[in-house]
Formats: sequence, structure tokens, C-alpha cells
Amino acid sequence: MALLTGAPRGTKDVLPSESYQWQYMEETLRKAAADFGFSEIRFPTFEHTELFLRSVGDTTDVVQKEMYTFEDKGGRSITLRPEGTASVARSFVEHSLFGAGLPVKVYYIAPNFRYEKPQAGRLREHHQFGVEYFGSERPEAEAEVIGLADTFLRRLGLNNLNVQLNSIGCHHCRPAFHKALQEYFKEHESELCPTCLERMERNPLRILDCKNESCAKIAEGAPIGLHYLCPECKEHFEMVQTYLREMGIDFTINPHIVRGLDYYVRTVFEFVSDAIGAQGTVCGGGRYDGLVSAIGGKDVPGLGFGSGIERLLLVMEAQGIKIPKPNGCDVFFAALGEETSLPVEKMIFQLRQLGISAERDTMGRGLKAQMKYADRIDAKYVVVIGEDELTNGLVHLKCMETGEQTECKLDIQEIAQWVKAHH
RNA sequence: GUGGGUGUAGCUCAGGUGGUUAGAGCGCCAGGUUGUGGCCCUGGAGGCCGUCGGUUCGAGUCCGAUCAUCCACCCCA
Repeated sequence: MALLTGAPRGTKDVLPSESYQWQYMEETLRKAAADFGFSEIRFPTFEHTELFLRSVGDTTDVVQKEMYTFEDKGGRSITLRPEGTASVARSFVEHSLFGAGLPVKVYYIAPNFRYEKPQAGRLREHHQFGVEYFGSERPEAEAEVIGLADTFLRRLGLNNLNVQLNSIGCHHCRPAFHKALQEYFKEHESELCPTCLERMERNPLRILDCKNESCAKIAEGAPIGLHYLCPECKEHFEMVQTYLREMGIDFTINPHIVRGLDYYVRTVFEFVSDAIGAQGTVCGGGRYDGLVSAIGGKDVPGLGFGSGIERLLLVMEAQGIKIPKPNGCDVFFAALGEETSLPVEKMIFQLRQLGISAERDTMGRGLKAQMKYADRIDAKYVVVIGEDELTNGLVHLKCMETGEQTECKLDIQEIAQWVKAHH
């Protein structure tokens, strides 16, 4: 593909014929966030590379092989944001947002960049709706955040998602679990796949998620993380579940879900669809109590989620959920003869100033073609105007849906009134 | 990064074993009503057959490479 006429790999244009879907999506997300008391935050598209090393974790795949990193002209190492939480945490610390009182509840809709191999539901630039909730270490915070996720997904019509919940423990109880896992898998070393052998050292949790038959079989008998939770984590996890049950949010506990970002502790969760292939996680998040202090801020707990907008749209399409199309043009002027051009341009200009969407032909087409065009742009009314109408001061307003024509004075206020009353 | 499928008109796709001007449907434009859309009919425009190289008298068709795309692994939204 030519460099000039092909978008970079893994990126997508949102075309004029589909942008209304994004607008609908964004409106729905903003409304849900507002209902739950979250305010929008905006942040730069790039950050100092160091931020992601410290927050996401320098052993994660995201950091190790997926970041768009470059040196700017001032010699700084800059990285295109691969995820939103780090930026929000940075901003939280930089501007001492806790100063306005906790909790701090923010949301964002922003693009993320990861150098990945594109596939269904996976792009190099994708957009996320994310929320972050700072200040509370109590399970109520989970109820708020997961409650918001459940709500906006339902409002979009996605009501058959699988909600998966897990607790991966805290800094106190996780090491014991890691050790137990490593000991268990060491015994079955010979039956593990090569990738899992590599995972043994760095992240034995991942072996639990391996799809390889032999590995999966071994994983079945592996120690279960939930058994290793310290009393505090256990209590916390129980309470999260109690809240969700009380709120009527169905979930399944999946001890195998492990998030790929290092900052997570305790609660992790995913909303998964089976409608769009292998990349079915449509919303994922969890708690990150140590994150803010890890990048140099106070020890403020937090949690949040990210939700991929492209994936949400894919699921909606797969499930046949129709997104309402915006209204077309209110009134189209089909003009005949050169002498009508000037007055028509003036009239649609005046109508537009009144907040009415008015259109005309600028392609020099005949009447029939103009009617066709009016039909295509979904015009509600058409005014046919030629020499006669111009001299008589009377026109017919044709309703495109019924075909009915109504006589009307050739007067902006009259036409505006009619269109407003009948749209 | 690894593996498999696919690249022909704006879109969805036909084009047995290589053979002259590369097709259809939809869409677009024009006409059939010289002042009225949707349905119907007629005509038209539109194609470096992804790209580069090779085999051959001859390549959309065969081979190689490359790029893109789709799917899976991996990872994540």
C-alpha cells in the first residue's frame, strides 16, 4: 500500500457515514459517568517514558515490546500513551488533586497506542473510555466503579456480557502464592509448553491462563490464589461480592484472570463478550493501591477500568444493536433556472442562521436529480422554486415521507415555522 | 514476534487445467416525464486484476519476494 494513500497499520478512520456511532457512544459514556459523579479529565497524548516504566511495570509486555517510544529534539525519551491510568495518576500527583478532598473521581475518552499485531478487536491506536477512583480503599469503591461499568454497558444494550471477578491479593499475600505456584509447576516442568516454562520465573500466574491443553490440565490442579489471600484481602473480596450481589450484578469468580499491568492489587475484573472473537474483553480494570506512591505521590489508594470503544462498537454490531441515526436536513431547496440561485442561497443562509438545516444543489443538476439528492440526504421537506414561485411569492412544501405538498408563502419565517412545527 | 487464509470497479464478489476488447449485482451519473424522490426500464462513467521480480511466444491465472488485510497464538481494551 502506498505510504501516501494508506493509513498506518493498525489505525482506522472513522468515516462521515459512521461518525454518528462514535458520537452516540461518547454521549452515552459521558452521561453515565456524570450520573455516577465522575468529571472529565484530559491529558497529553505523550508522556515521559519513565512514567510508564514505573507505573505499568518494566517487565510487562506493554512496556517491553509495545510502546511507541522516541527521543524528541530536546533529547527526552517520550512515549505515546499505551494506557490511561498512568497519565491520570501523574496528573493527580502533579496537581495535588487530593487537595480538593477525596475521593477524586475522573473519566476520560482518549486514544492509546501500542505496537501490536492487528487482529479482530486489536489495533495499534485504539480508544478507551476509562475511569479512575482515588482515595478509598474500601469495597464500596469497587461497587461504584463496577457499578458504573455495568451501567454504561447496559445502556449501550450489552446485557449478556460475562462479568469475571478475581482477587490477586496484596503485596503481603501475593509472594506466598507465587512461591506455591512455582513449586507446583516445577514438579510438572516436563509437561509445560515452552512459553509457560519462560513464565515460571517472571509471572507464574500467567500459566493459569494458558490455552495449551497440557498446561491447562496441569493448571487445574494448581494452587488457587484465593486460598492464599491474607485475612484483610479475603474480607475485602467478600465485601466486594456482597455489594455486587446486592446491586444485582451477576458475576463469576475466575481465579485465572490476571491482568497484564503490574500495578494491580486485590480486585481485578473483566467484562467479556463471546461475540467478537478472541479479543473479547470489552472492559477491564482493578485496584491499584500502590500506584500513586510508586510514582512519587502520597500513599493514596485507587482503582479504575478501561473500556475499548472499538470493541464496544464491534460487539454492538455483532449483536445487531442499532444506533439511532441523526436527523438529515430539514429542508432542501430544489431550484430551477439561474435567476433563482441568488435568492435561494440567501434563503438557506437565513434558515441556517435560525438553526434549521437547509440545503441546495450546487452541482448544477436537473430537478429530478435534485429530488433524488434530497432523498439521499434524508431531507424532511423540499421546496421547489422556479421563476413562477419567485414572482408569485408562493411555494409548495413537499413532505418527503408522505409526498404531500402544502402551499406556503415564500417567506423565511413561514417556512421556518412550518419546518419546526412538523419535524 | 510465530502460524494460517485472502488481495480483481466506490462496495460485495465471479473470472475450470495461462490465450485476443476483464465481468455481475449494488452504488454513482445521465435519459425514459422539456417542473417533483423511492419502484421499473435504457444507457454511461469507473479497473496500475495490491506491488516488485521471475517462468513463458503470451500471466488476473503459475513461481518467488514484499506490502496490506483477516483469523489464531501471545498480550490486552
